[in-house]
Amino acid sequence: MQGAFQAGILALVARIPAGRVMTYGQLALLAGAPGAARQAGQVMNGLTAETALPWHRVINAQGRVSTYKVGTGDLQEQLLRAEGVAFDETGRCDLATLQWWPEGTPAAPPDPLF
DNA sequence: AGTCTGACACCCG
DNA sequence: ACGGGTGCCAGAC
Repeated sequence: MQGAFQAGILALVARIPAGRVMTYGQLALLAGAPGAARQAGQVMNGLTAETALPWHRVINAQGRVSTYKVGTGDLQEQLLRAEGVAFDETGRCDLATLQWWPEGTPAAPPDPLF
């Protein structure tokens, strides 16, 4: 714990508006660690249970929830649906429409890795 | 303390 | 188009 990386992730997650989502890679990128998408997930893993953050708004770059097999199943998907996020039958959502970028963030991924 | 794994993403073959 | 390997940071063993 206690890393600028993690702090950035949490801050970003906390700012995700209802009905919007962000990807792990995006969080990692904005947190200052492009390519560390995996760790974004790891951070969530340790905090989801004890943190009151909208962790369910964090999905993978495929527009698919990654925790569908965790806990009650599609809990994350259900939470998002309750917020107005539309999932298709394959469990995917439209990132182009639902992906949220913080204020002043270039909508175009300037990533060196992406 | 060291090592492996992990809820992803990208490059290469 | 598909599969495998590597990178990143933070936890768990």
